[in-house]
Amino acid sequence: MEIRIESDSRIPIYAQIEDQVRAMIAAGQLRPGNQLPTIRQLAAELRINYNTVAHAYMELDRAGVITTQRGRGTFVAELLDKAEMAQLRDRQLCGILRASLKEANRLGYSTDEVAAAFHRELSRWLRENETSEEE
Amino acid sequence: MEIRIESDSRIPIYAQIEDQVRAMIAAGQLRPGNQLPTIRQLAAELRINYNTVAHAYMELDRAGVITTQRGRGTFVAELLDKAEMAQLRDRQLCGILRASLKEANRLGYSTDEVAAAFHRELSRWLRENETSEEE
Amino acid sequence: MEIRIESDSRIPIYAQIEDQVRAMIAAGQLRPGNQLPTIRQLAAELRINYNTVAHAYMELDRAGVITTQRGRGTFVAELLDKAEMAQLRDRQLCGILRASLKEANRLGYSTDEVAAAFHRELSRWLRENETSEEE
Amino acid sequence: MEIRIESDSRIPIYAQIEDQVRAMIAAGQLRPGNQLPTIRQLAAELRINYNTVAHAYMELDRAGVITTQRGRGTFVAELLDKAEMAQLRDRQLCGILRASLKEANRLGYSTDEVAAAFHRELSRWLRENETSEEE
DNA sequence: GTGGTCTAGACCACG
DNA sequence: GTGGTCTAGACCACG
Repeated sequence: MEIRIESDSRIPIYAQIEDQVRAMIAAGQLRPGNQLPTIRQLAAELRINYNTVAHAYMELDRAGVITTQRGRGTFVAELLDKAEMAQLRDRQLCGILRASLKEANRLGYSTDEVAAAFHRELSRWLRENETSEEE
Repeated sequence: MEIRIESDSRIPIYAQIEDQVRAMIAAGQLRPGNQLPTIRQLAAELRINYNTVAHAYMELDRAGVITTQRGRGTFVAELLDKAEMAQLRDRQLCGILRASLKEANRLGYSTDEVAAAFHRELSRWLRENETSEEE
Repeated sequence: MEIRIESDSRIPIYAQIEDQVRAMIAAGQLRPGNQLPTIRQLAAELRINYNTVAHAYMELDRAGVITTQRGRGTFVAELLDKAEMAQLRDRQLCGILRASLKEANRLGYSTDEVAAAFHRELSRWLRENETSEEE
Repeated sequence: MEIRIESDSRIPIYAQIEDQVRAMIAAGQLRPGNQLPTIRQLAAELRINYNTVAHAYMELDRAGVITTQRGRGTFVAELLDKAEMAQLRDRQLCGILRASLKEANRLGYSTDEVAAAFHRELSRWLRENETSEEE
């Protein structure tokens, strides 16, 4: 499982782990029933503390995204079917975008300004990522 | 001056104030030379701590956006010409959008997904705001 | 032997097994001298770890409820007469009820509240179980 | 705030705190807007670790029972009106009782047995608590 | 070996 | 002073 932590981010490490696990499940990279790395494994891999990973897993468990089986490990919850996962993924992405639109709104930008900036930034981003995805 | 604080946001209150003051200046709602409310006034109005407002003003002062004149009050800096303000405004908006694109990237969304979601959410947002801006 | 495990319960699996074996003996579903499934059988049937079943059997053995005969298997203890079994059964049930009363106490509910809730919930439960027991 | 911890209980300390805070709110001992003791205060009072209390508060916050105000402290959520609180209280008590009935069910006790035991244990408990409440 | 809980203590942002 | 996060490390029940 490839998780990347940005240690200078405002978002706490445990929340970064949560987000990425959700995204990987939603993307089908982690499928229902798949075992997640053990807390100790992931902590070692990311060079972070055991408790930080445990915190992330506990919250994912509570949210029903993963299930914990005593003494055996942690697994992606079985409940989610494909449609549900696609929905999950979609909601996460929408959430991010809406948050930025809401923020722009709060700061009093006009619809025209936002629309223009959106298109410009998206184009720039697509250009940047074409390159990096080909690597 | 109408500032709205979201107390459940992850963004610190002082940063919310800074963002909004910058936006109001950039939008021309606050013009060079205009006086800002005193720290005490704004703190009372927003029902937040004196130090929180002081923190926001101090950073805006450091950034040269406002100037503090001892015993007289706080004013929008005279330095900024129109071009500078437009630039300021633009940078802020870009920052918001780029942050959301970076986030989407981090969570492993494909460029196609992001582009599609961007257009969809922007359209939705434009529709919502047509109505509300006519009020 | 029909044992049902609730994997999301706070009660450890081995304790769930113990409880249910005791209950079955007390209820006369398992009689003195009856053979219990082997540890391996039960573990396979319940899809749980061998050691978990072994733990439950070991404790039941220590308590004198079952006897283990090397190479032959595990059997319900002969010692228990009817009165003893009735007592066993009663104690178990009392334990459950007292635990819930103690919990209510801990959380500061008044005797009136508890008494009222007890009667209401018991009535509800009796109604539910009339139906299901006729099946 | 009077919270009692049973350190030999199966229930984790943080969960005991959560339960009791909920109960106190539901009982009206803690009212909407009331400030809870700070994490440090409660930890000192109960002679437990800062983090254990923080864990309990974090979960109560997430559940919307309390709200955390940065740098100021933690308060009972305002949302809850009297009816809601009574409901909360009722649900908690029901939950306890139903869990014990479900447990009895699982262990194969007949409705008659359970009904008899319920009345007997409730009477015993009422007798015990008459005395102790007069103290 | 696996997750769960707790302690002790640190540093931080925020107010 | 207040809560939030993280580390380091321990012990435990469970499997």
